[in-house]
Amino acid sequence: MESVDENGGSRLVVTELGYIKELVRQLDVNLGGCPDHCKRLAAQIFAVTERSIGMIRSGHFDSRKRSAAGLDSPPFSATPSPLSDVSGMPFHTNNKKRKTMEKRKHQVRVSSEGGGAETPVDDGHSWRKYGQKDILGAKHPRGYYRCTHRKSQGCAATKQVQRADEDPALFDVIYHGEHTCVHKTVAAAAAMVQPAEENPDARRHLQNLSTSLTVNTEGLTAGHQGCSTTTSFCFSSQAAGVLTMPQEHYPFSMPSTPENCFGQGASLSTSLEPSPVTSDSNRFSMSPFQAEWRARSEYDEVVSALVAAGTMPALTMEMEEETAFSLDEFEFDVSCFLA
DNA sequence: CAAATTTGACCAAG
DNA sequence: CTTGGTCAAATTTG
Repeated sequence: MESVDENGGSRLVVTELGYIKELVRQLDVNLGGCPDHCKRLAAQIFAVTERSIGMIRSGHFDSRKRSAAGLDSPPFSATPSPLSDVSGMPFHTNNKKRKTMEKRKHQVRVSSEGGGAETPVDDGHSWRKYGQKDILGAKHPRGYYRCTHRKSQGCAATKQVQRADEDPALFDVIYHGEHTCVHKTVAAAAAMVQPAEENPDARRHLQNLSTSLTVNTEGLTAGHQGCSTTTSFCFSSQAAGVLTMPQEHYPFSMPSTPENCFGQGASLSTSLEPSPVTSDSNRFSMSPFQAEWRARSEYDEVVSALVAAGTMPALTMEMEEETAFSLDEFEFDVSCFLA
């Protein structure tokens, strides 16, 4: 079957990371402001990070699934312009599918809340269920959701949630369109932030994280998906505005040495120096597993920043240990610590 | 009471 | 015709 988007895989991760970046930015803006909002943003960052990791781990960002269900699975493919479309234009230069929906869509697999709940982890948006359908060949029905603010703000984002056949604790979530809604709480909180109260370190951490969350997936190969896949996964301290800016070129920089890239104590803040390097030769490759570690370290940065800001208590040794090996085991929600 | 969910009907695509 | 996606009335929830 054809995919809706030839370069879907890399775009999805780029988009996800861009989303994380945007969330971090919002969090940065709101540090010292409304705790509830910070909490929500943190939870959102967690959820999106988990999604991204899921894509990377699967080796083919869009999953393997019942093709009969009409779930497009953009293959992991390499194209020259991995970031060319993150700003949201329709991109069907080829007469691929046309279809009624020009909306972008991407699928992610997420775990349920606490491992065995009825619904996937909160992705930070409010959804309203508008339908449910039994799907041919699937054990579980598919739920259809649209943004709660569809009526009030015309937000066209929708998602479909379906419990995985193999593992009831997992859900396949397909997102359609993008949120154009603005959470009232966000706007209100943003307007009331008192920057003077912020912890400078926390702020710096968040800014660092925000500016570094750009990833190049140009090296992804379409043919071999799985553990052997090597992903060019570069962070850039210069390319900003993944979500909103057209990116014609990326001044890639070698963020850090392999040691602090993959080590448990990976420190982003020390790897942000824009190295005077050229583009291609400076990319470093990493396996999905390594990419996961990298993503994990990014997540850790957010947590550290929150801790530093006093927004959440430090993780205990046990918690750290629990999350030290694989993000698959990452069952806790940041919001727990913010309550 | 409003808002959210459930559920059968409806419709477009293939 | 079958199937997946959406609508909207009925029902439930807070």
